[in-house]
Amino acid sequence: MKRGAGYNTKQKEKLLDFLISNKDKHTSVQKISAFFTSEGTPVGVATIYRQLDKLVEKGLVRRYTIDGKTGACYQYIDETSDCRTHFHLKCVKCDRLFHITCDHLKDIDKHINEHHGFKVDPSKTVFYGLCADCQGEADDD
Amino acid sequence: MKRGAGYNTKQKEKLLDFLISNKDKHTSVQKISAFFTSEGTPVGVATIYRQLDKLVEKGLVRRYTIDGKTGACYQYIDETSDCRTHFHLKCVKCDRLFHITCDHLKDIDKHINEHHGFKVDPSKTVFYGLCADCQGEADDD
DNA sequence: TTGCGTGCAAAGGTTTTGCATGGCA
DNA sequence: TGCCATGCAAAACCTTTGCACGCAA
Repeated sequence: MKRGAGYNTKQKEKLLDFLISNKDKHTSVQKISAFFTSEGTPVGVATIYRQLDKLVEKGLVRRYTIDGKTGACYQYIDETSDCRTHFHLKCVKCDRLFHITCDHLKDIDKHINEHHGFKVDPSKTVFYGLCADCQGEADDD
Repeated sequence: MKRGAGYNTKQKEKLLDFLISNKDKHTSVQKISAFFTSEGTPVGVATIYRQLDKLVEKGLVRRYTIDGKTGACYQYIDETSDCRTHFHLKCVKCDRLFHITCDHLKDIDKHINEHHGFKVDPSKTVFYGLCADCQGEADDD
């Protein structure tokens, strides 16, 4: 499999840049589009979708939806921190993603595997709930 | 807030029936539509979407997507087994959903809450991975 | 120069909405 | 009878695709 990844274009670099600087929260295609436009360098949505697809395939970006609703969300996956050996916590309120590396959590993996015969893939598993900040606030919608 | 939930119609009952009998795997709107048609009682998709929306709001059904791709999936949540106090394992290969009630897993909840200040919502959290059956099989794809 | 990346616009699919009608309570 | 549910079809959205041109290597 070729790793060449083609040419480097401004759009491509800028997109990755944007994703990285927003890696602690998710992004949507329209947000990305708005970002490019606000920078004075509009980019067609087709390009965004195509690049995003490639990034997802390369494993650099995660794609998912909130509550299964229409409109995909994208989030950069940090390569340097090993997302394959730890879990993620996603706050349903502020949408921030927390990476948790903790021996106790690794133990979960082992427990489920040994006691329930199920091999968990931490990189795909996300705990949903409320982060410390959002627990304190009023829980309006 | 009224709990009346409106009237009982044949379509509504039949939809819930179908969801329940397929509770171990996910369903899509088009599958539901096809089911109604095959039964000789076609139902408009609008009705399906509207009913599904209500069921999701009532917490009887979970809505999500596979890999964030277009087309939502729906799955019935069993009321009798308390899904708010246990976790779920979803096999990424055969799409079956497993309910796990285990004290050790409840402990995870507590641990994350106490050590990481994050309040996990088990009913929204799903572990992704491979079930016992699928681990044995060849892992193509 | 070659071939991938991009833009634009049309196409394809999914989900939502408006309005009149039908059925449950 | 009153109101919710349904059907149908149009509309609104999101995402993909085809084709010609621009740009990186």
